[in-house]
Amino acid sequence: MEKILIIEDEVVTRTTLASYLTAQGYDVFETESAEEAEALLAATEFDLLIIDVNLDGKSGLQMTREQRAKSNAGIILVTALSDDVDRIVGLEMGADDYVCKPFNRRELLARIKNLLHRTTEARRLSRRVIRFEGFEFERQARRLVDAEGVNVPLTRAEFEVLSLLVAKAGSVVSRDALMSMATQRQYVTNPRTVDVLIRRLRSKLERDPSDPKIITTAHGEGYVFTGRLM
Amino acid sequence: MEKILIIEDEVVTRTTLASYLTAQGYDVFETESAEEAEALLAATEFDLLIIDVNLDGKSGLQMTREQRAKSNAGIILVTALSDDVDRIVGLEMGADDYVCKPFNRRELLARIKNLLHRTTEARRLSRRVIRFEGFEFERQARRLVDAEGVNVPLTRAEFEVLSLLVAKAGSVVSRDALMSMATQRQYVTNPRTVDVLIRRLRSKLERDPSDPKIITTAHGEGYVFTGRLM
DNA sequence: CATTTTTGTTAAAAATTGTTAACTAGGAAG
DNA sequence: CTTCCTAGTTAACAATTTTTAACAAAAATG
Repeated sequence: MEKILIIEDEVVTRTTLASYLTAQGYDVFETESAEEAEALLAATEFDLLIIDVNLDGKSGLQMTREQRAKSNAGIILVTALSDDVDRIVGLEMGADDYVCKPFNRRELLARIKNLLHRTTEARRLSRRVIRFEGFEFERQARRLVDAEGVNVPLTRAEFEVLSLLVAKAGSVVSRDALMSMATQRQYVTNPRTVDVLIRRLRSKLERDPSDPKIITTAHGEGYVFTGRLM
Repeated sequence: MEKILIIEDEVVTRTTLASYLTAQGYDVFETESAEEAEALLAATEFDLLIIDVNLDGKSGLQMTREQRAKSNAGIILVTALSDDVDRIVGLEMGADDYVCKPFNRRELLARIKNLLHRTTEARRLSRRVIRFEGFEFERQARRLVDAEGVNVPLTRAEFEVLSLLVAKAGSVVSRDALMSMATQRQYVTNPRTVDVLIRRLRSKLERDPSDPKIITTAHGEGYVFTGRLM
């Protein structure tokens, strides 16, 4: 159930929209000001923010920019004007989409579905807890828990390497990049060191460490995270 | 360089738009029917599809729905009418944006840029499975699974070569292109190297490697992927 | 300060990739 | 149709890169 936060000072618009979206199966939260919203955002991770551009106090555009920097939630702007400039500025601030008032509920719903669909993968990666192949990887807590709920102890270097690989999931990460992530040392170390770290990680992650599915070798290039994110 | 596919049956509109977008630095492909487009889409990953709603044969809306399910490409619909219902239905089918004919090229370009910008991350993570001759080829996971569900281990170079051949399915790929895909090396390597790679791939893919059906030789030109895409 | 844990190094084994040369097939010219 | 030349195939081997295991050094812990 996806969490949506509506930030809109017009009471009627807000409550109507909220009940419509609740009926559509979303977990909807309402706030009437940027300040109120920020309090909520500090505590809860939302999947989508619907922000009115013309708020009292802090403008919706300003808020869009701030939230984009902090979170990976999708952002849809609501504006009174069908103004091209406004729209482009909004998108430049980091909004993902926009609708003009008076908006059609079905249109907004279509855009919401679209955006949530499109950003699922990205949100998976920005979550505090990243799930892959049965594992739960908590970056903040520096913890990895396996499918049976057993904690898998990771050393600092292993944690850093896995962290970088997961962040770049699907694309090749060079040994150099992994090395500088794993070690704080400046001077050049043995390039085999990374391989050994990978080996140690594999022995903790992979079902069959000699036929790795989660961390794949890109011969001559580096390593790739190929685990299935969930 | 982002790949854009234009699906539009009106010749003038299509070619004008194509040359404009090419001049803007995109890698543009043109098709005049849904069927033609689907053949291309089966093999190549596009970043953006520009679809005319009113196509002969399969409608643009139908196509939008199908492609949204399969790929992560951005979709912009083009329609003759500025009809609200039409627009909403388009969005519900999974289109990301919408322009009405006659459209302003600059406006369309702005929408294209916006859409590509906000979907880069999603496209990077998109997991795409290509099926051919019973095989399942997962680029993201760098995995090839045969008809019996058995994993066929591909080395990095083999993976890259197959990847390029499949992406250009049906058209000849030169040795040079394959070589630069397979190797990271700068200096010139032996031109026979590619042949050997092809041989190794064939021994893993083909029923009878000495009578190849999936990777065909184009004498004097290169190789072609002739497997049946599904 | 001894012990444990983590990190780094090394060398042998294994896998991948590149090269070579003999062989085979395709196509053009006589 | 044969001959010849070019291009492609194949197998064996060489070079390179990665994996693995054992061990040494460094850091963290009690």
